[in-house]
Amino acid sequence: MPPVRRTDLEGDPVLVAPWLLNKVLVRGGRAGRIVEVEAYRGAEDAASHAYRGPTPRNAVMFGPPGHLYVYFTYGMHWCANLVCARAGVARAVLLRGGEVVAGHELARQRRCGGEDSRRGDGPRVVRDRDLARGPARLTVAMGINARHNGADVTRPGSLVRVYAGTPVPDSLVRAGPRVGVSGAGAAAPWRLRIDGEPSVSAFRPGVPRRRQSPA
DNA sequence: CTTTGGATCGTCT
DNA sequence: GACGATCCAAAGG
Repeated sequence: MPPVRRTDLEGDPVLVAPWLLNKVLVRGGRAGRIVEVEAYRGAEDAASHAYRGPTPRNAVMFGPPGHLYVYFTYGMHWCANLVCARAGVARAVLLRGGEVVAGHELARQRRCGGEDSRRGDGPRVVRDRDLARGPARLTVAMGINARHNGADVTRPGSLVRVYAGTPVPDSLVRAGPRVGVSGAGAAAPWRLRIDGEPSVSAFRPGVPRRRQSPA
């Protein structure tokens, strides 16, 4: 399997996202087949971390395509994106779910809390399909964290790589609203997944993230 | 199967 | 100071 090329990754994230489905993410002896992604359009997308311009956190997104943008959220989770626009333009695809296809033992150890697990407690038991189901689960299972922010995924020898996989026919790609996105852009069908995959997170139609304001 | 509350801290206003 | 591009366990149907 050849690695993906930088030119493959450069483009409108709404088009790069479905292209990424079935690609294989490789990191530290583990491999995960990507089954769910979300497109973020930077300056043209109120839901994007880059919407309000560059900051120290989102700096990688403003760099060249093919690099990993890793961010920390909810006080405990890491999520990983692939940058897909030329330097100066911030666009990216969030990796939302994958099927672990190699390195199950290590992935399970990270997720469930083996001797060398993440701090805190993971789930007691997980099915294989749940190892990398969800953006933060995927990073834990694959061992991706802050050190991998900026990693060049197209470079052989990089800590994190992405390899070509069987292209997914359009008829098997499903689109829906992005998860956890409210306000402008909430309705955009930029969450893309492979139909019928057990490792895609539960489909939720437009989710108004409710938070009650005082009366 | 679904709903609910809690954990927890970097980032930006 | 407020709020997440989330996950988990527990409880209810």
